[in-house]
Amino acid sequence: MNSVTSNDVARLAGVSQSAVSRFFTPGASVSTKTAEKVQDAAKRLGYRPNVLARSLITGNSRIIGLVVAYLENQFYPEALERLSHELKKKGYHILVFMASNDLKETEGIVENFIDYQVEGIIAASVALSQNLAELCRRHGIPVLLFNRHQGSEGPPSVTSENISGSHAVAEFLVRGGHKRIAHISGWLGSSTGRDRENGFRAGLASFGMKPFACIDGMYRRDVAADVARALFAHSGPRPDAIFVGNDHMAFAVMDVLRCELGIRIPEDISVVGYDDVPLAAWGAYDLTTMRQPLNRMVETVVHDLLHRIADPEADPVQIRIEGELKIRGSARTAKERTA
Amino acid sequence: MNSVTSNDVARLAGVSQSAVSRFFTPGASVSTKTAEKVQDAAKRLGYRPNVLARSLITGNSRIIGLVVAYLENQFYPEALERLSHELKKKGYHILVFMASNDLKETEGIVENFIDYQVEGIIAASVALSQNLAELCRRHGIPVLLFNRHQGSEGPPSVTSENISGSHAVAEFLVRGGHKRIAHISGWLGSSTGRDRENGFRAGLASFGMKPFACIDGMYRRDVAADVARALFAHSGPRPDAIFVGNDHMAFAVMDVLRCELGIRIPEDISVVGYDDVPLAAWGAYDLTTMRQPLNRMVETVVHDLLHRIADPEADPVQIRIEGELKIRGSARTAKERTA
DNA sequence: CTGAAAGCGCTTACAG
DNA sequence: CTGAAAGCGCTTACAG
Repeated sequence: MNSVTSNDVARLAGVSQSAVSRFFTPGASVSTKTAEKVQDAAKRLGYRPNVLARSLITGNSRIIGLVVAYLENQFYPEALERLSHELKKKGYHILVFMASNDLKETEGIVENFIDYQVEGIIAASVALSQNLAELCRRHGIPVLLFNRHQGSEGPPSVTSENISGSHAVAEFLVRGGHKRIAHISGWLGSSTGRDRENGFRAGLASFGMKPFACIDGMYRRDVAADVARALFAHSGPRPDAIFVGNDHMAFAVMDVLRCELGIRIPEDISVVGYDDVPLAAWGAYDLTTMRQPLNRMVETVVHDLLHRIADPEADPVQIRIEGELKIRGSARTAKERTA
Repeated sequence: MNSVTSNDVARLAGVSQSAVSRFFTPGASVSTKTAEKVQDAAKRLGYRPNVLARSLITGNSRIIGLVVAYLENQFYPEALERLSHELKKKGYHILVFMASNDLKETEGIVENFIDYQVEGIIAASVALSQNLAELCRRHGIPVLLFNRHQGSEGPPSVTSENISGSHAVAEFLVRGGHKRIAHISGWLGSSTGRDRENGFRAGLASFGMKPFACIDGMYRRDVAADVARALFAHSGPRPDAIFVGNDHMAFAVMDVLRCELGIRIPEDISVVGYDDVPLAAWGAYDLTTMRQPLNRMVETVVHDLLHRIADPEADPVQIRIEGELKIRGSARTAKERTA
């Protein structure tokens, strides 16, 4: 049953094993006659070259390691799907690992990738320790950060323009007439969480304003929901708008406001998210949000990774791609204000 | 930079290459002294065994091929995540491919898996042609269907009890006092879609009832939404309940009913889904749904696959796991009816 | 164009 | 316990 080898094919075809190998090597020189014989024999035996053996000798596994986390946030399944398609187009395959925020675990993952001779690594929403980055460098494996960065000293990265994006959200909310704008941030242990908070603060500051409140939502539904409850669990002044660090948390916030507290959106309060995952456009949420251009981010990360595989000396770059505010029904706009 | 080999380590440690290999083989016999020398040298050089080379000789790649589709349906990212964890526990890694319903494409995927010497294949929500199943058999690669089956002649499979589950949904709706119960089915080209429809019809029949309507929603949001619109785009009698073939479509149906048509759920109409994805419990939907026991399905599929890898002669089985109705707020219950 | 041969990095009997 | 040697299935100069 199992493995038919090039030797088996060679024997049946009456040619050398080298000839068989050449037939399966694009661009190698085989005569029409030999090619036919090999093809017939291969077909009869159901032969397919063993890619692992090939990798061993060529040094190219055509495997990319992908670390991904937060799969309950719709942004990542979508990213995974597009990364998969984009890499397949280029003839690469994906070895996936789920990560948590546990650095220890991430270490094990990277070591696994090295063991499997992956040609490159994409780390989606995961930071890499100095040690790990160094480990990959020593093994000559390029790493790209997706939706995270670690500064100019860190590995190359592809993110959206989180700072200016959040700046724009702040502007949008101020122009919408909001006076008490709170922020439930993404995890402040992540660059994306910090960048969005900083951009948001800067945006408000440009109007001489400060956040009504600013609390870490940890990218978690339960935490974001608790924060939302806390913001309204007193008789003092309440926010009239909340900018949430990503859509995934924004949905939790909207659920709490509407279903638990009976607060209307956007009549009583405006909510704005970040990402523009498909769910944001669904009727139940209709969420105004800063879009992350996933398609372009994916194309860029794949392009840059393959570039780096081909040329390991390429300068590490931090690529930021501009987003776009998708205005839907969850936040009052300047127009509605004057109308 | 790149590859440090066992030979490099042997040279530095002053032992044979075999000794190095043995050190990295659990259970092989190495003296403490040799072990120390090897460990030191390996550490200094940053050596890690090349798994691809090992696979070549042992014949065990420790890679499982996973085909997955419909990632926009939250059920699948969750399945992927749990499969990944479960397989990692057992020392396996996942090579993923996204599939569409395009059989031609699936063919290419399976061939890729064979090329990479995967030890087994899990096909989530994808059917395998006779040819493909035969191809895998010839290569000695066990295949398991997840959330689909292809009858007793097809590959082994793990699904939930779709027929009795839908039967129970029908009962639940009838007891809730509903008289005109429609069904928007899953794709009838899939066993799961057909089983759920059949179970549902049988359930109604046990009360002497028939479906008010029964239309294929293709597992697609847009199709399900159109079907929902069509059910109400006339002045004749309308359904008082809709059983939707999975949660993913049910959300689309609810969006159309509430946001486009102004129909209240459950006051005007009851909606029931299938799967119990996390979203179903979110405040915005609060969907009554037949739960698929994902955890047990995943454990079962992994367990059975590894069993089959160890013993290729194992009888193919069709495993069905019982679900449980999660009653939430989207459907009128018998109690509310009498209350 | 073609075949014999070396070698990719490893594991595993085998003899000592 | 240890090393020399064969071999996993392939690619790739090399000589013809």
